[in-house]
Amino acid sequence: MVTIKDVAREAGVSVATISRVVNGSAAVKEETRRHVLDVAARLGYSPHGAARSLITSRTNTIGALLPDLHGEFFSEVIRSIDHAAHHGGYHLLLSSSHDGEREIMTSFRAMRGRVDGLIVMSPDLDARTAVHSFPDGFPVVLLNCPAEREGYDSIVIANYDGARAAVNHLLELGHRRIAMITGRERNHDAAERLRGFRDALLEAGITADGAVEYSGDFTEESGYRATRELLGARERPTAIFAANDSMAIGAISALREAGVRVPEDVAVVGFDDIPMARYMNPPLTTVHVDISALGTLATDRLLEQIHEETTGVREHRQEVVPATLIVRGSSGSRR
Amino acid sequence: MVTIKDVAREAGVSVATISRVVNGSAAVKEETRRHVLDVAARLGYSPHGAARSLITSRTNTIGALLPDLHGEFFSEVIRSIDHAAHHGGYHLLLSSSHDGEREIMTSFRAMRGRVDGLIVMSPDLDARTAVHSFPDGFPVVLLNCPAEREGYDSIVIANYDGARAAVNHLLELGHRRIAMITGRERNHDAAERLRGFRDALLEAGITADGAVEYSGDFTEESGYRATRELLGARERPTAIFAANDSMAIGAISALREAGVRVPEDVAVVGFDDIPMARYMNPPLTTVHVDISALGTLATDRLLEQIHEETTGVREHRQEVVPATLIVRGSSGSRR
DNA sequence: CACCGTGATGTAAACGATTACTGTATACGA
DNA sequence: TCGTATACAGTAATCGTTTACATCACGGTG
Repeated sequence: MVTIKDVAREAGVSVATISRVVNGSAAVKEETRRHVLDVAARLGYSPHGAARSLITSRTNTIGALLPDLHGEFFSEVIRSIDHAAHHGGYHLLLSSSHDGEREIMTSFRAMRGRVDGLIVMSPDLDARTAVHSFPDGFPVVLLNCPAEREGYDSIVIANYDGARAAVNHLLELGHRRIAMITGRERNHDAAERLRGFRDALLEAGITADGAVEYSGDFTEESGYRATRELLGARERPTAIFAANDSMAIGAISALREAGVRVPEDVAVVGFDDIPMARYMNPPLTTVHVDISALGTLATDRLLEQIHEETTGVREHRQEVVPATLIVRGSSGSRR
Repeated sequence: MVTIKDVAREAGVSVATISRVVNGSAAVKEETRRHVLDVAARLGYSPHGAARSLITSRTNTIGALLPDLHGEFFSEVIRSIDHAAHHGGYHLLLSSSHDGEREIMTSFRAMRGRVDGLIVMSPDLDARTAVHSFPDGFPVVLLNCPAEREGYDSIVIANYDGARAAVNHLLELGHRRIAMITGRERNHDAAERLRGFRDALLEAGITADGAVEYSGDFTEESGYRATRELLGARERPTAIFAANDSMAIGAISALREAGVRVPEDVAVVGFDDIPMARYMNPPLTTVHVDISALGTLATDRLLEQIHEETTGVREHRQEVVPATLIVRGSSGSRR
């Protein structure tokens, strides 16, 4: 590997001059400049990132700690973060597939000194404790973590409102026996969506036996299983609200297999509005979440923090990405 | 930020000892060890990545240079690379949204010293020149770049064979007037798929007026546009082969809008088998590519190279990821 | 002609780790 | 008692940059 010293020797100047030319950080005689550039190009020199960030303590990189997410949602988040980062002149260091506090901290250690800030997405509730152990003043944005007033910027989805809108839609269509396929208990999104489901039904005066809950884990498979179970129940619900689209898709497969018509016999509503939703048959009624806004927002907040030169204490904001009901075919018409 | 020196001072030992404890690189008295660990934890110390990789010249990170790809394909590639990297104990530094030689080189410069190796995906044909300018011996794997015997490991999709299979399928169904919606000319995948299309028709003795080509750019939108154009043609084709699924989806939209039935009036075949394909209505006949195998393979090859301690000259291999026809509803039955 | 500001360059000290080398105490055998 | 092997721990060089400071030549000024 050719270093700045090699270029300096070859060009017959000092390393300082090379650095100045490469960074344009100070005046260098035009003639020298050109010569240095020549030599550098000829030798194929490019500055060593690690060395540079060691001295400047800037990496021009942001890190993202993500759980291993289900399909399209995950991808879309990564992509939007990457886009926003790229746009701001930053690279993206990725670390996915971890749940739980310990793994987040391990990943954080591995990223220390390699990133200028971190986006942490961990719907599982214990992420907060992990983040608390980060050094003070380290730029962090929490994605989809319940962050309340804890001193971090955070971005959350309007899960509760979205779920209520979905359930209210079913109620308006005349459904009185509605099942929900939930996500995992410890998952923040799942918990909020469940809360919305319960509250909406409660307000409508629907009692426990009209509001059945089946547990899933956000995978298509689990939606399928839950629905099979549900089909065996004594009093079959007339509508299913799945905590995400993948499970809704699984549910529809199970229904179709059992010869149950969607939406005539059973209405189905999902959550997320993944791209596939509108291409399904019937097209899936779901709650639209602007996933890429999520990533973009998080990245922008993070870059703000990074650029803020530690200007004392900043108030931390929580931003909410709206979730809006999209009515398509799978919920049917008024019964 | 607390450094190794702070810990050393606080613990009353030298920095060497701290390093030894943290890395377990040499014997340290158990008592000292525990004490150091205590202090380190109390101070919240974690080693500085850049400093570490400066001296060890290892980063435990691989880089990926990707074009801004269309939808699900891109996402799936990233995810599989990330998974494989994570599995091998590596992080992933991402840099997307660049086409062309210049941008690849810029990105490479930015990554120099931050990664131990690079996966370069650039279907656009000029990527090779860029890669050539990388320093000798720098671990690189080319993804979907035509790499022939040029001294790089590379992974490619069996585009040609896949396209032939798709077209032959249409021929067997009795179609004699087949249109292809192509990708951009300079795109390697697109070019190969087009070649397969042409050869298959040629072999079947179909002449130019039975083999029409419309140009697209891999977006749904372009598939839609091309199909509108096609519908206006004098002799309408009875089948459409789109160079990827997104365009096939666009094509189906256009057909449906025009009241043309799929597959009864016009058969449609795509390429890629993105997750959505099987959920469409009718389900899309397409050429399945195991995208995640693509990423996994590339990552594994790269890690091999990295771990190979520069054991002299290694022969470079090109691996081909198979592309297999999946017949679903959109191609219909024999006419 | 002495002085000094200025512009271009060089020198060397960081940055935060790792590690070869050097030391020092202790144990053990002769 | 001495020599020496062993087990720990410290010193300092090193990685490739950036940058404060020093140096130096030159030209203008009084």
